[in-house]
Amino acid sequence: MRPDPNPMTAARRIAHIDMDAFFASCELSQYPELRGLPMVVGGRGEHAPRLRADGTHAFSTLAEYSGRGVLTTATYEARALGVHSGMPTMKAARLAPHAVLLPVNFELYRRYSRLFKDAVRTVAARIEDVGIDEVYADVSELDGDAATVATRLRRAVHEATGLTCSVGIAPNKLLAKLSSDLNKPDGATILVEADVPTRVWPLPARRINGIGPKAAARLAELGIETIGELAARDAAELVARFGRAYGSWLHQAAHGVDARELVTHSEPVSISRETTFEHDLHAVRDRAALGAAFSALCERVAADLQRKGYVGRTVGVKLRFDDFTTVTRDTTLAAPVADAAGIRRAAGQCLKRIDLSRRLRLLGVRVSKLERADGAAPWRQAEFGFDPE
DNA sequence: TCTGGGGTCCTAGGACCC
DNA sequence: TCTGGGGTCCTAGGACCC
Repeated sequence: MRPDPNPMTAARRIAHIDMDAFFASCELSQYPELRGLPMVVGGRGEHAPRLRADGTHAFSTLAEYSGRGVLTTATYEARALGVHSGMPTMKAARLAPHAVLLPVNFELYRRYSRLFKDAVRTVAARIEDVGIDEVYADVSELDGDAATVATRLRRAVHEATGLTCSVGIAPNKLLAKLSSDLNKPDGATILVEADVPTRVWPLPARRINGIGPKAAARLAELGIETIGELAARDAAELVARFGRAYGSWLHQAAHGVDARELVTHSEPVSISRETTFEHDLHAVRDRAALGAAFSALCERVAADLQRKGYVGRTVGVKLRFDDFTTVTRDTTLAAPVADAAGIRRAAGQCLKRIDLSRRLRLLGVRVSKLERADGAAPWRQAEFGFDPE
């Protein structure tokens, strides 16, 4: 145990653990014969590997794909061909037609995700879930220097999953997240505050978690490309340009300042389902197909709510038109719902408020203002001050 | 054949209440 | 005739993240 238990004054040490090319790595553990080959994940069921009579698998390639999807992951070999996650699959097919294509298999990834997070928990008890393939862990109180802790984390994850991860250890979440990316894949990076000018400031501003494409473009207009160039600006100037909240956050982030605590428990805010149609649909001409898709979405949201034990008081729809403009409408009910019929009724009222003369590319249904179905009070960290888990 | 799906958080205006 | 200010809820859109 370290001497100072006060979180405000003790030296915090936060680890960010990020699985390497997670979905692709899970797939490689199922199909080791694909190791070393360019491979991407992003297809649908029809691209599942077929078992041949001799016991080997026949795989689809990107050249066989047609549709509107994007890549979910690409192996490092595929990335070398210029494709990356988020890229439209048809575009990737032009760049790497011979890359192996696999459909997404969330059940498999969730299984590996549990193994990964359980392995981290054997090293550090307090963790924050960020997504399926990354967590923060509070390692302030662990024995040993940061490099030793990083090695323990990586070894535990590899032993439990057979997969590699990258680890960053730093005084706060912002710097930990940034540093886990500096030695990827299968590496570790330790960052202390004194390293910020030399190791953080040369990086592009976009690498800060919270600076997205829009903010990066606005910064570039001001001649700010790197984190160091951002750090050199007056807080007052950033506040004037970006508003009080975001401007002062930008200034602090650029200096590596971040006081956020780990969030070790959270309740969902909304549950939604959406689908992009293979071909744009028209509200009148494709009424039957649209109605069927709408009902199916309501049923899936209802099933999700019931499985997770929630009801919701606000029901909404999301539409994306053929020109990619997106609109949402929602309505708050007097009493919460979780059944498909109740959701469909409320969502249908929302649909009536939208001009449907354009063709639709996407339809979504969402339920928010969630409450626990069993009436239990939502778990609140503030009421306890610690995490009983 | 450009642009998935499931989320969170923030902002801003209007309604409504005191 | 003129016209407060704070608080909360609702709604729509947008940025961002994995």
